[in-house]
Amino acid sequence: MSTATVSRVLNQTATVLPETTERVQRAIAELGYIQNMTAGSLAGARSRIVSVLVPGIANSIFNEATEQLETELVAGGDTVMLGMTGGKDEKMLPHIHAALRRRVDAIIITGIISSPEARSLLSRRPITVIETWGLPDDPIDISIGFSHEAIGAALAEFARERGYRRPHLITARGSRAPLRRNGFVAAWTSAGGAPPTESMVDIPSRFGHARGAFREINALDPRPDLIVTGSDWLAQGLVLEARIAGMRVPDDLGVIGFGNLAIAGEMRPTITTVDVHGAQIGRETIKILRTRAEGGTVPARHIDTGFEIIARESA
Amino acid sequence: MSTATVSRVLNQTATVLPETTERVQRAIAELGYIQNMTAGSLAGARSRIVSVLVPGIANSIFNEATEQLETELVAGGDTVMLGMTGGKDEKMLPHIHAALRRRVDAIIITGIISSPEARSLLSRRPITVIETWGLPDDPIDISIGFSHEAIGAALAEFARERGYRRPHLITARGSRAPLRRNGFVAAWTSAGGAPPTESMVDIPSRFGHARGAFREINALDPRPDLIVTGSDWLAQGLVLEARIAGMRVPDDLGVIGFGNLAIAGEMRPTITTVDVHGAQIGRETIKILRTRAEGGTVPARHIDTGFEIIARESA
DNA sequence: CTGAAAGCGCTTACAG
DNA sequence: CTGAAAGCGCTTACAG
Repeated sequence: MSTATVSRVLNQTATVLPETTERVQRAIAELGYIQNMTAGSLAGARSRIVSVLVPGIANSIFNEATEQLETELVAGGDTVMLGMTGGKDEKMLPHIHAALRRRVDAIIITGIISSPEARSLLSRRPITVIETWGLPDDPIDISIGFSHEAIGAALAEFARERGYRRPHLITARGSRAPLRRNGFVAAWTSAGGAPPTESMVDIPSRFGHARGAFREINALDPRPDLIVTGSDWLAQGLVLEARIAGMRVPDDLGVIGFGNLAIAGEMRPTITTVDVHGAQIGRETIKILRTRAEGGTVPARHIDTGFEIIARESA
Repeated sequence: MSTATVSRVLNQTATVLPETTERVQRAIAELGYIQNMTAGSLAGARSRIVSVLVPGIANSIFNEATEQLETELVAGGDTVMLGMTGGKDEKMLPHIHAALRRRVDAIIITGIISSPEARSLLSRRPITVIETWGLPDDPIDISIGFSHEAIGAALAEFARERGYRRPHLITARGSRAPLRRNGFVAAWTSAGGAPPTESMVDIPSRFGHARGAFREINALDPRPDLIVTGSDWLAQGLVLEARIAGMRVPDDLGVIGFGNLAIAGEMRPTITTVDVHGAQIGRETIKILRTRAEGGTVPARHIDTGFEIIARESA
């Protein structure tokens, strides 16, 4: 029973006689032996570590999807190394360095890697880099997600169809929300609408922003008849503020969220929002990792998982 | 310039002449060299990997604290390996095995490790194990947190002082919420109160549970005058349901949350809740890790970070 | 202060 | 199908 044989049964990397396998397993059980994956990472071709980079986990509309992705990765035997970027480009580079120091097999980021240093660092290495929840023109490696511009345009169309006249956009100061904003404004104005009124909030787009944002919007003359937000939480807060101000949602004011979190369907009234197929993004991500791990080639660089406007009571 | 010298400047583990240091740094920059921490983990005494185990990140009242802890760890040079237990004991063991396979320096868990296999696995190894957000009688190594029973008792006292007569407890089916429930019931009844009415919800205690829970409570006769919940989200939902039912909070019905998340202070009305000093738990955790890393001994096995009832508008 | 060398615990051709 | 051996890239006594 050499270490090579033990390695082979543990990793199922070659055929081992059933009786040998059993002997190895018995020994493992008796000794309470626990495989050292750090040594395995060093000796083998793969580290089996995956870096997952998210803006954050408090008030992040990605949470439900991130939780599912991480569970899936762990179940598949990978170690996930979590990093929080705060949605800020400058905080991304240190995390990428950290991932590289651990020789991760892949980096999965919620968002886009825009820093030039980071891009060149990654592009010259054989690492799988998956940029999710967006579809940048030139992903480093693979991008899986949806077009923020297309969502903006679809929301403009939705607003027009529902007869709204004065939409107000609340945009988070980040890299992606402005893309939706641009898509909305372009589609809305080109369909003959007057430029929407707008306001900005800090990222992430939170429940707590509602109070200030509502006050600002309520003071507008003429008053908007629809608010398009960047998260279901903010939408939730606005619905509440509107009710407190004595307005009916959606009759006096429509509110649209983003993300289709569970609360969107549970709020009173239920919140009209955009589902971006987070679970599917996760599944596609896993699929690519598996394909690459088995030595396969991934054909497409862009995987558009689409989106859907979930029309509920709030707009 | 041997690899030993490079190691010494990179880890600042011995004094190196300034000029040598500079030569090493120049070479690193020129070559674009990136340290391999996996090899470092194998060769050195510490892996510099910390396992962080949480119930989940979607709808978890630990999120704000977890985010902060993870940021702190990464800033200190550690790699954090995230695992989600779903709050279920049986899902804990695989994560602990995974952590052991990576030879982590420490396991930080939000909750308690109750599985006997897990306990014996960990206790015979020189790993720092920190059980947080609770104070179990016999922690494996260190526990940092607060007494759930004491919180329950304090809430009962709070309810009594405020003149509530018919509290209703909503308890999540988990390992910790029942401890608070027990603390409340014991203190309440021993102060002469009639046993509270009760209901259960699935874990985690979410916004979405509010509708069903409220309906149930509203049908009670006599109707409770206070609802004590297990999360600010559930409290948020109940406040909303009460308003929809035409009740005034807190005049007709008091509502108490748990966790003191940002939304508790932002909700209308603001939510009375329990702050469990999550940031302090994180700081104490980091402190212990640092102490151990420097070879120091940690005196206490239990660190009580206390809690505070934050009295706001909802109760 | 710096270098040569052993060793960390695996994986993976290479033989047999 | 299984084993002996080299090698992954570091860290750490040990010399000097």
